Amino acid sequence: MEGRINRIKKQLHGQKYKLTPQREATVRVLLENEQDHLSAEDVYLLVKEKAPEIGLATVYRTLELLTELKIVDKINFGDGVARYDLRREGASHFHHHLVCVECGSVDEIQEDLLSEVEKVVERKWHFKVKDHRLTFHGICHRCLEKHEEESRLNKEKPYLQETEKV
Amino acid sequence: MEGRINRIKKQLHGQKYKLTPQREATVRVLLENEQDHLSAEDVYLLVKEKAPEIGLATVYRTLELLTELKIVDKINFGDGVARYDLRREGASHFHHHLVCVECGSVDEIQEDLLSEVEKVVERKWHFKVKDHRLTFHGICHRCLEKHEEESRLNKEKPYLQETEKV
DNA sequence: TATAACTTGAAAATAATTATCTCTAATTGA
DNA sequence: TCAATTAGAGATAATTATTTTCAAGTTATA
Repeated sequence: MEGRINRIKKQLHGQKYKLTPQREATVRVLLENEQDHLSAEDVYLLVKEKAPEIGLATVYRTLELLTELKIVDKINFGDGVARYDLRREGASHFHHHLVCVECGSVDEIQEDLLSEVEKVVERKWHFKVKDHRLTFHGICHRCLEKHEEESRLNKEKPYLQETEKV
Repeated sequence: MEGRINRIKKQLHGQKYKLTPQREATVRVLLENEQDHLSAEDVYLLVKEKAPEIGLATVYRTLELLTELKIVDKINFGDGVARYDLRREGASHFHHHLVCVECGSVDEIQEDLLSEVEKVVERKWHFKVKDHRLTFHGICHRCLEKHEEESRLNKEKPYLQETEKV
């Protein structure tokens, strides 16, 4: 983790920015919650635990700065708030998301699924791809298992599988 | 166009909603601007031309209703406003977008590029895909052509191709 | 026609984000 | 070393998109 912070520090310095205590606290929160997709407000509340005097505006400014430097990605799942997601080190492409429409969970896919698709887009539409955003909406494995469990218990009413319809 | 409106009318009736004059005017605006990605405000201004007494809240309500019925898709390109996009009739999947980072244009891809990828996701992550969102960020064919044009004019300084870097 | 269920427009309310303003601490140049 | 400059900070006001409230229609149907 320290190494990672140091590399981020260097990235900031390279652009004439400083890693102030507030910025460092914010980055630490992001690192400690790497699997989550925190909103600015979420980050603010978590940072406040280690640096109670920080202001919400500072968190917004820091997140904006980190987005600009491509250290984090700002994403939007359509729920009205921007979420911030640490970019994996060395990741050339943006990772993908699986949003569950039942429980609201967001899982990540690190694999690159789109290299073939991108080639098609570049060739066919003459569009130079720099980045992509791919999100699947559907039912996550946890909810699917729950459904299986339920239908096992209710085997006498198998016609109640509303959620399994396509 | 009339046929399409009638089918939408039926879809509404099927869910106990009415196609009021305000709703019809809104749908007409969406049909007439099918290639665009209008924000609620954009729609409001266009609807006002044919129904000046309409209120912004009604436009929001109508767009929400149409989204619920999957007649339009609500999309977000990260510029702070939600945009609304008429779903093609009979389209099982959401179409894709090409966002140009230089000129801001948004083009659409109707082709289904993801059927293979979706199979992988369902198998490997045990996730039942219901819908997807795929957006490429990059340079559109118009801007690429402009660059080619410029570099033809400035052949003496070929090292100035900043924007061509990957 | 009466009644209930929907819809609407205007305005107020809300929520996320950004801008402004002043203050402080760090950096620089003499 | 010390004044001058500046980046970054916190507090708060302002903005902007969107939603809700509410009183007043409108429509369908009993």
